[in-house]
Order: sequence, then structure tokens, then C-alpha cells
Amino acid sequence: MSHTDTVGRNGYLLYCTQVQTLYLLFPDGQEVPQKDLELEETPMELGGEQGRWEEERLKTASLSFGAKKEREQGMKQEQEKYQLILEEDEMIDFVSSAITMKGTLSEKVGSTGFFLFVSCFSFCFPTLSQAELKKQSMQEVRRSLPIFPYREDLLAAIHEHQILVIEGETGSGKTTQIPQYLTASCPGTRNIGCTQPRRVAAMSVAARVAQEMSVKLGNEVGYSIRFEDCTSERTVLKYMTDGMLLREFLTEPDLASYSVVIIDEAHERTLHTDILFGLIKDIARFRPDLKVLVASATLDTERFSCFFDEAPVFRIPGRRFPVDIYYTKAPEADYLEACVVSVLQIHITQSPGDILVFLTGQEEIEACCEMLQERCRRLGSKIAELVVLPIYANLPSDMQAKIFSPTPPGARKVVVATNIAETSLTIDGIIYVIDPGFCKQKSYNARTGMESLIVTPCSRASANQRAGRAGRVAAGKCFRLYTAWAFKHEMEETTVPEIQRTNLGNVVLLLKSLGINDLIHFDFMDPPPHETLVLALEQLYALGALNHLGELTKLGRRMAELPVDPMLSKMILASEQYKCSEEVLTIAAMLSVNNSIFYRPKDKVVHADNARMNFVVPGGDHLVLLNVYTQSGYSTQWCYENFIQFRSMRRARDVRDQLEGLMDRIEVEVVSSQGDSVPIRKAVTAGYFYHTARLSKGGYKTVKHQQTVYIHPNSSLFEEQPRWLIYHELVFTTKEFMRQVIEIESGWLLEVAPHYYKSKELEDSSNKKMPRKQGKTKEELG
DNA sequence: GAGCACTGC
Repeated sequence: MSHTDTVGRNGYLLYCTQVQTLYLLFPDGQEVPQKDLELEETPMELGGEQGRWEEERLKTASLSFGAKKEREQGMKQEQEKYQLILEEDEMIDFVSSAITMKGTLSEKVGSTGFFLFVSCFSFCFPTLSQAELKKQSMQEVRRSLPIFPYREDLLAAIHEHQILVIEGETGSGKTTQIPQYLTASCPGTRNIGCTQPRRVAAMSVAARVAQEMSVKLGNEVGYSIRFEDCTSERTVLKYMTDGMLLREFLTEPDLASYSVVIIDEAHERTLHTDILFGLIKDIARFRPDLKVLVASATLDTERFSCFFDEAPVFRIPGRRFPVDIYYTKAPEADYLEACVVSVLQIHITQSPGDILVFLTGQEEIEACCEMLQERCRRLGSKIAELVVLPIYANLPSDMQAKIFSPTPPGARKVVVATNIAETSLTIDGIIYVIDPGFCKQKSYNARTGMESLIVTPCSRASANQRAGRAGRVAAGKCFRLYTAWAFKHEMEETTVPEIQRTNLGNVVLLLKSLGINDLIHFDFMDPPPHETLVLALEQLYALGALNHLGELTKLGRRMAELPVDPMLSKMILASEQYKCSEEVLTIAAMLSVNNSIFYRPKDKVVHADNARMNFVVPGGDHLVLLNVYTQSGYSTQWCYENFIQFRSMRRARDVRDQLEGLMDRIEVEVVSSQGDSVPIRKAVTAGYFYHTARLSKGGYKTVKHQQTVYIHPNSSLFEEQPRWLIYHELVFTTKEFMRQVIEIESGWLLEVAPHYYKSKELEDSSNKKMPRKQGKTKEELG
């Protein structure tokens, strides 16, 4: 047996066997005692031992796709059917793992249990006219939740311990019930805060709980998310985003108004949740009256317990149907093609139920949908109807909504999704999941300050989360387009927490403004790379937010008031001096919606690009964004005609409104530069002087790191190539690209950051390398 | 001449 290493389409190494006889069968790791997972003795290289081992394992599993019984029944028939539709050599051999991802519901019991379960988390709530009728059944639902029998024990545990880790799968009822148990059992409690990683979750859970408690949303039960505070003086139970609670530390560093804080979905390890861990652990020491509950879905609870000084773990069973896991016998070099084939295989051989496919991004999703539709067209009436639907965050809302419409009778729905379907949204009716095992992940290089978005194998935790999506309605099946060996040996146990792969500029600013000076020794559950902290501190110092002792300056304090990255914050503060805050606020808002302003559907690329050209003004992308915002009609119609994403525009408007509302507090007057772009560009320079690049042969060189970078082809300055420019961000895709660039004069750098440029890169390198050009620049200055 | 996953303040 020889293995050839082939480079996958995304540059990742996939192991591909030339002869497809690699039958490795491993049990899936989910909820399985460790002894069942001792697989290390099995070598990848195939020898005699290996062969025997394989044979043995094969006896215990079905030979190929589908259940053994089904195959025995009509194997011949089936094969004939396959050949009509799929070429024999393109079919994928799946092998069943010996162990199923355990569910807590059997299919029979579940079918009634399911409705109870779904209605609990559904976003559609009964109307008031039905209220009385529903009230009774709602209480029944509450009593039927897995958490219900644990109520008294749980309350006792909370009473006894200050910090408690709660392990509960989705559907256990922990998010909706625990706060209610607390309010009911101790009526005198002050506020209970419960954090969620996502806005919709905070809103919908709050709405649900308000209904269960028969109170009006915003009274006793409310929610608080950015742009929307739905609470009042009466509110005792507040659901909120994790970032919101983090911001509350600024006004109330000891969280005095809370008696209970619940950090929900802790296993997701969002940046904000991770920071909250450190802060809350700290305040819990001098606030013995504060109860802290850390709720997590996975086996990671040991780590939480360990971090919170051996806090006890309280386990609540979840509610889910079993999911059979299948792996490919051999690795698939082209997972896109493999997805298409798998969908068709399921469609032909498996009983009714919708399919969910996980891909990494828009481009792949579009390609996959096209391939599927093309094959269905060719097959015509040979197969039942297949409804193919894409879903990703940047897809316009009306197209997103289609995935929720019911599947027509006799047809099968295929939803081709990004990670959005992993946590953020749940699609009813999914029975089959196809998981190629990849996702796009952001990483951050603190040496260069460069972000990249790279296709990487996802973690085992993520793969299990995806598989779980097949077990929400009934028992399901998950087809993994990789071998069981790869699952065990090539995938990480968990995803690297966000705090370790992101820029920490605003986190550092926030912690500094909370008076935490020694960040290197801050109690992080998983500390970020040292260089990331150092770079963040260095940049804050360069911006003037920190003094040489690392203490917050007055400027830094004002910067921390704004919920944006430090450079953006500095830019806004600088706009005061240049009398252009009106325009700079707009630019800041537009920059913060991150490149999703222009809609560019694949089939209308030319139209979309022409529409974009209409907004181009001299000076650079920041000014183009300003122009879009100024011209924007704020209507869906206008956005549609101009290939602008309505959602992004609305968000930019929300951000701008919020920022403008904060201008009073940081004492910046909102005034316009009346069409003069120089002050605007100077304000941008004042915030982003750290991001200067100079034209050099073949591209640009960053002034800071002498790194070769390029203007992104979508930039309005792509053709112009000005001598000096400022970039908003640096991203690595196929090359090192500067995205959102604006032309500046080098003299401005000396004006806005004399402390930085007089002594550093600009003067030094210019004098050494290009003394004449330096002189020229000064002439230009006048 | 590219091609941006997902959240959040």
C-alpha cells in the first residue's frame, strides 16, 4: 500500500491512498468511556497486523453506506439503482463507526418529547389570545425538562458554593430554568445576569422566560444587547450578551447590582467570555455574596472547575436523539465533489429527512449548490426533487429565510451552510449531516499585526457539534468525509480559543481602564500569546493612550469610552482637532461593518462592480465609504439597485448613532469639514499612523516592519498606487493585502505622531536609504 | 487582479 500526499485544494495536506482499501474503523469519541478509545496501537502504515485488524473490525460494521438490514433486503436492486445515477467509481464508501453519538431520547419517546423541546427554544411564541390555554402546557413543558428533577439539589448546591460549574447539554433547560428557580426560591435576590455569546439568543431566551413567568418582557425579565436595552428598574433577571456585561464593568467594577452572574455557553470560549472569567473570578474573592454559575455544554467542565479554584461541577443530562457516525474508508482529496456525491447517495438510498452540508465559505457554497443543481437537472425525473439552499451570514436576509420554509412533499431539502449552522441557527427537519471537516478560522500574527483567514481542519469538538445537528428532530446520521483515523489523529480536541488568535487592542484598553495594570499576569484561563499583549501595549503607547509607565492617560480614558478598536477610537478623537468629526464618525461606522457593504453576487459581477465604481471619489477607500453612506437612501430598494447590502448599511447607521451619542461624554463636538478631505485624511492618519506603507518596487513596504504588502484589487486606489498610504487592515489571503487604503502625505505623519516618527522608522530608514526623497517630501510639505 | 468563517461592544 502506498500513500501519496496530495495537497488539498486549500493548500492543506490531505492523505490520499491510491488504492482505496484503507478500512479503518474507529468509534466516535463522543460520550464514550476512555477505554473504548484506545486506538493508538493501530498504525497508519498498513501491514499484516493491520490487515487482520481491519478484517476483524469490518465484521462489526456494515460494509458500506446505510444500515446492514437495508442492504441485505435489496442489495442487488440498490446497486442497479446506484448505477443509473452515480458511476460506480465515484461512489463514496462510508463505514459506520462502531459507536453512535449517544442520545438521551429514543426515537419513540422522542417524537412527543421533541415538540415539547422545540417549543421551548422556538422563536415563535403563542399569541396572547392563546395565553391561558398555553399556560398550562407551558408548565408541563417546564416540568418535563431534564433539569426539573434536579431543581432542589441544584438550589442546594448554589446555596452551598459561591462558584458552581454546570454541565448541561443543549435542551436541558439550564438557560431558561435556573434563573427562574433562583427568583422563585429566594424572592429577595437582587439582579441575576445571564450572559449569552449571541444577541438573538439573549433576546429570544428573555422573551421565552418572560412568557413562562407571565410578565411583560422588559419588566421583571429583560435583555440588554448593543443598540437595545430592554430592561427597567423592575428588572431582576437580565439576559445579555457577554460583551455587554464586560462593558458594564466600566461603570460598575464590582458588579454590585448583581447577586448572581451566570456565564452561559462557556464552552464556546468567546473573547468576551474569556475576559469575563478572569474579572469575575477576581471580584468573587472580595464579594462573597456574589454567586457565580458557569454553564457549559461539553466535557470541558473539568477545566472550568480547575480555573475557578476547584469549583464543583453539577451535571444535568441533555435531551437529544442518537446520531450514527460514518467515516469514509479513504480520505477524499476533493471534498467539494465528495459532498455532492454524498448528497446524491443519501438522496437515493436513505429514508426521508433533510440534509445539512457544512462548507467553509460563500464561494464553496455557491459552487456546491451549482454542482448539485446541475446534476439534478441532468438526472431529471430519475430522482425525487432536491431543494438546494445556501446559507451564510452575508447572504441577503430574504434568501436566508428560504431555508426555514417547509420541504415540499416528496422532495428533500439540502441546506449548504457555513459554520453559521453550527451554533447560530437551527434548521428543523435535519436528519443527515455531511461534514468535510474544515472551517475557516481567523488567526493573528502579533509579529506583523497581520490577520489571516485560513481553511483549517476543524476540531473534534466542532465535528461533534456538527454531528449533533442531525439529532435534534429524530435519530440521525452524520457522514464525515474523512477517515476515523484522521478524526482521532489529525484533528485537535478543541478549537483554539479566540483570545489566542485575535488582536487584543481594545481588550487591553478595557482592562487598563479597569485599573488592571499587570496584564502579563492577568488570570487568563488560556493566556494569549505574549507577543499579542506586547504589541497591543506598544500600539496603545504609540497612540498616546498609555504613558511610559503603562498607565492610562486622559486620552486613553476617553478612547476606552468608545466601543471600537483603539486606532479607530484615536481617529475619532483626533477628528475634533481637525474639525471633521461628522465625516469621521461615518467612516468609523462604515469601517466597522467589515467589508460586507458591497454586494457582489456571482452572476452579476459586472453590474455590481459598475455600481461600486459609481461611488468612487479621489483620495481612497475611506472617502468612498463616506460617499456611500452619504448617498445612501436607507431603503432596501435603494440598496438593491446599488448593490449595497442593506443589513450592513443599517448596522453602520446603528454604530454611527451609538458613537455620536457618546461624543458628549468624550467631549468631541460634531462638526463637518464641509467637503474638504485633507482634515479627514489627517484624522485617519492620527489614528492609523502605525499602518503606513510606502510605495516601493513591485508593491509597498510597511514603514513599521519593512514588510512587502499590496493594495487589494477591490480598492479604489488599486490603479493609482500613490506614494504614501494608510491601510485600515492587513490581511493575508493569496498575498499580503492592505484593505481599505487612503492616500496621505508623509509630512502629516510628522504632524500627527512626532513622537513616533521623528525618532523611529520614517526618519531613520529614509535618511539611510533615500535621502533625496526625504528632501522632496519636505518640499512637498512647503 | 481578488475571492471574507462566525460573533460581539
